[in-house]
Amino acid sequence: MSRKISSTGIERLALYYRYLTSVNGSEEAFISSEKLAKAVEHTAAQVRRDLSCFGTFGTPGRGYNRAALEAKLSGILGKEKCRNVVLVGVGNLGSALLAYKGFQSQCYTIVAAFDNDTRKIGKHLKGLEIQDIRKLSAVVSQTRAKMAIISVPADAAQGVVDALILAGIQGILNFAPTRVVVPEDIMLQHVDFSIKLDRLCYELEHA
Amino acid sequence: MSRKISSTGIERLALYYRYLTSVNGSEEAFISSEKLAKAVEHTAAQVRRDLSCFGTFGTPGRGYNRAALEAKLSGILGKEKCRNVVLVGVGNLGSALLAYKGFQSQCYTIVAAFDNDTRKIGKHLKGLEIQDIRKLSAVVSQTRAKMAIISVPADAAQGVVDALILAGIQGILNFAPTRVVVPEDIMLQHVDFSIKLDRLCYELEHA
DNA sequence: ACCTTATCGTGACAGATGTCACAAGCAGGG
DNA sequence: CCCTGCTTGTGACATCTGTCACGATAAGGT
Ligand SMILES: NC(=O)c1ccc[n+]([C@@H]2O[C@H](COP(=O)([O-])OP(=O)(O)OC[C@H]3O[C@@H](n4cnc5c(N)ncnc54)[C@H](O)[C@@H]3O)[C@@H](O)[C@H]2O)c1
Ligand SMILES: NC(=O)c1ccc[n+]([C@@H]2O[C@H](COP(=O)([O-])OP(=O)(O)OC[C@H]3O[C@@H](n4cnc5c(N)ncnc54)[C@H](O)[C@@H]3O)[C@@H](O)[C@H]2O)c1
Repeated sequence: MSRKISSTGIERLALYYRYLTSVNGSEEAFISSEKLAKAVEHTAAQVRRDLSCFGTFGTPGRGYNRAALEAKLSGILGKEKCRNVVLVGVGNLGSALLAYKGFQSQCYTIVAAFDNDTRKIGKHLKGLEIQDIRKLSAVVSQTRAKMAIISVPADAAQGVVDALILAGIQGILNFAPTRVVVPEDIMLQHVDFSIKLDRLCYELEHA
Repeated sequence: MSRKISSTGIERLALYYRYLTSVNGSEEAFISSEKLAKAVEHTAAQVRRDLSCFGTFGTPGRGYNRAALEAKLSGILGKEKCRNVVLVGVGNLGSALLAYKGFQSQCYTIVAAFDNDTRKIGKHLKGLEIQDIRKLSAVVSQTRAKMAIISVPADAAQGVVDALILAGIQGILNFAPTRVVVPEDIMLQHVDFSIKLDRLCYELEHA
């Protein structure tokens, strides 16, 4: 309970959680920081430090109770409360995201998809109707979604973000390769492939 | 020249570069750290510090020469030498990546695509033939590609990574939601959407 | 009841990263 | 030619993040 979690620590918590949920059954009831660390490629001390930020629920000599830890992590991450997600921009990437079953297994469900291309609106994809972006506000309040994923072209991103915020969205995952500005109380994360490629490139160069 | 660049600093350099290349023409010949910082949402001091790690090429009172800075950044990131990239796993996500024009504009070209599904092998997508994964080694040496992107299912990731390394690939961008192990001299980057969603979720919870 | 063994939780340290503030330096005008 | 104004580059400082080492503690056997 001693220290505030670091910002990358939060992503490690998510990794721990994913590891726990991925190994299904037929496992020991307890897992040590050492084993957990191995599984996600970090150090045992790091794991303990991260977890200790949220109380003390390991038992010396045994490790952490898997089920309890899983539940605790789910609570910390707040996964129960954020299941519904909306998607804006059903192009190449958006379609892949809609098809992705990995979100499901992590408790997230894309409950609505939007676009502004009249040729796409009304079509069905993976059991979801692509809706007119102008219905955003109504659908967001109806589904009570708090998070949105945007995969629209870079120059449309800021406009879409503004609309999402007006509609009541509080957290946005942005795939467009551009920085957007949001009020302080809105959470924003970027996923930026080409920056990662650049970084890889740099590291190759300066090996 | 005073300090080593931080690891996140490298990603900022890539952002600076992208900003410079995105604003085309009709701009002042010089740009100040202040303006550059605004454009990528960082501080001016941060920009200067990052750039100063690679020598001194700003002029007091004026700022940085755009063209020179762009060239310098390209050199630092090593973009000239890493244009050819191969892709493994042409599913939902892989297809979107193949279609993505943004890599092109950042100097990267996907020169070959591989899969192990016999129904996909031989098909053409965006002017590229999907090839048998068993031809990996031959094609990699022929194209002299140093980087690879993998978008295969999580349980196939490690195998594919091993094959890529055998084939001579030195940097890998991994989209599979799993940690893979590589020798120390191989560079690896993960792009992990659902972890980012989890993080968003956490931040919503603990606003 | 006590001892052994394994593992946790955490204070103290080390290292990495970011911020501030200001002397130094170039450009352009009078 | 010097003065003014702006912007850089960087030492010193502050903060954040990760590592180490070890005392504390629970479980299980003897
Ligand atoms: N395709 C990839 O692999 C990839 C990779 C990295 C980043 N990205 C980024 O993701 C974003 C989407 O990429 P894509 O390849 O799917 O592009 P795309 O052009 O295929 O899809 C964009 C979609 O957004 C819709 N759209 C445009 N403006 C809109 C608006 N104002 N409101 C609602 N919908 C709108 C378009 O109709 C289209 O369906 C882009 O910013 C791209 O740079 C894509
Ligand atoms: N689709 C998404 O939006 C999305 C989002 C996040 C992460 N991911 C991850 O990206 C990866 C790909 O996702 P997807 O939706 O495209 O899956 P997919 O099943 O549509 O595509 C996977 C492709 O990989 C091929 N493949 C399987 N094993 C292979 C092997 N050993 N060698 C070569 N090719 C092989 C398959 O034939 C298939 O074409 C997965 O790990 C997924 O978890 C996808």
